[in-house]
Amino acid sequence: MAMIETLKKPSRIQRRNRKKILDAALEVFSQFGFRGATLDQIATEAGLSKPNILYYFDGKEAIYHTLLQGLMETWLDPLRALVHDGDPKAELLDYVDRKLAMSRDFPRESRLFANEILQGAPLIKDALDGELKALVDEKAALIQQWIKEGQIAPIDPHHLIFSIWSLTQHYADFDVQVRAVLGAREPFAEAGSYLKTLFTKLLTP
Amino acid sequence: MAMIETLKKPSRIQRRNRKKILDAALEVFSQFGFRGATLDQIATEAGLSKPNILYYFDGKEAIYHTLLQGLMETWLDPLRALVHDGDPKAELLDYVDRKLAMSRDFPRESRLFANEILQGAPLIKDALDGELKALVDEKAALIQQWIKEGQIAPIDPHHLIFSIWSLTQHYADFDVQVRAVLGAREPFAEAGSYLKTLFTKLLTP
DNA sequence: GTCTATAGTCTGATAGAC
DNA sequence: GTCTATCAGACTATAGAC
Repeated sequence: MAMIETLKKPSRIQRRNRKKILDAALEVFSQFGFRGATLDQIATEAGLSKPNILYYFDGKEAIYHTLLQGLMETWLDPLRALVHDGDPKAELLDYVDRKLAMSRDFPRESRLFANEILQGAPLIKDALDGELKALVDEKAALIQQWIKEGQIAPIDPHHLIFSIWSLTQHYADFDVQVRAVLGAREPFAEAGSYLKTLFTKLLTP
Repeated sequence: MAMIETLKKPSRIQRRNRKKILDAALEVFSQFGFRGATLDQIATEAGLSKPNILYYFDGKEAIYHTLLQGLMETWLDPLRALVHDGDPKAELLDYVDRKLAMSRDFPRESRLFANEILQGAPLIKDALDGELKALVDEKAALIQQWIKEGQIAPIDPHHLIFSIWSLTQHYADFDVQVRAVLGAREPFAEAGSYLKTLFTKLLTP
């Protein structure tokens, strides 16, 4: 049995190897999806042998599962940080900024999610129906309140959140296409000011 | 050699079977990507035997290639239809409508594209750099002209086009997530009026 | 044109030496 | 903990009967 499963505290090497494997898996799964990825690719990318990969994880699915679970935690943090604190419009613009920064700094994570959703979210369907829906409903209610108070323009809160997701994640998920069209221009710098303009106009009453 | 490769005109049965295969392949490829899909799945979905599939096409890659090539043609039609003819703002809103309709009526096609781009567009990279970029540049110039004439608000034309793509395709590509969050609400009907509001506000000078 | 049978390859996972 | 060797199953594709 792998030591990982015991209660013993993992050694420095173990933590480092697990991290190497998860990083390699992120690279491969985000590009090919769960079914399209192979353990060989992950092993090569991680610089470890295939059996060694399976010493640390109980199989291909376990790696994917671990990756997705750990990611789900941090992926929604920017939305959780959206609170009633100061100027609502500035709050929402900050949220857009945080999401765009995640697309820029963690494009593989974004693509991993995109792949999972695209395939019907077989593994995280429950989290979507439960945790995600609850969080979005909560924040939508907050936005609705701001609208009622006349602090931002009237607009459907749920679809507003979808807009922020789709517009920011597009620059990570469709990176190849964006760069093909823009040529030498720098996508993320431009997107920053573009999206600020867009949402300012949209949210101003 | 398969008759398909000869110059003989394909029979009614052949055309029907090719169509069945391509439709089944669209279903499978759009969900699992090229590498994640299997001929078995496609054959089952098409109601044909695996060898029979390979009688009509020269292999898995040939099916995928045919599918993507045929799709590329029609996928950009809505953008091609964007011309200087009447009210610019109405023209752009019509474009949004047409794109949203494609997401609603051809979600599998949208997801097939998303999968291909997500994986780095190995097969259509050339088309992105050539045909797509040329078309987008052309339409961006048209939009820039409208801005110069003061008919729509000043905004980066390339990113405006990206916005239309991402906002409309989101409802097809992330359908599972959208429905999970919205519950019983109807995504596409709501998106129609939401996006009309959004782009009207964005484009009004 | 369509089938069964199967070749040849790839993939996830295990055994066992060190 | 890490390796080589290897198995069983799944996969693409072909051969050949009908």
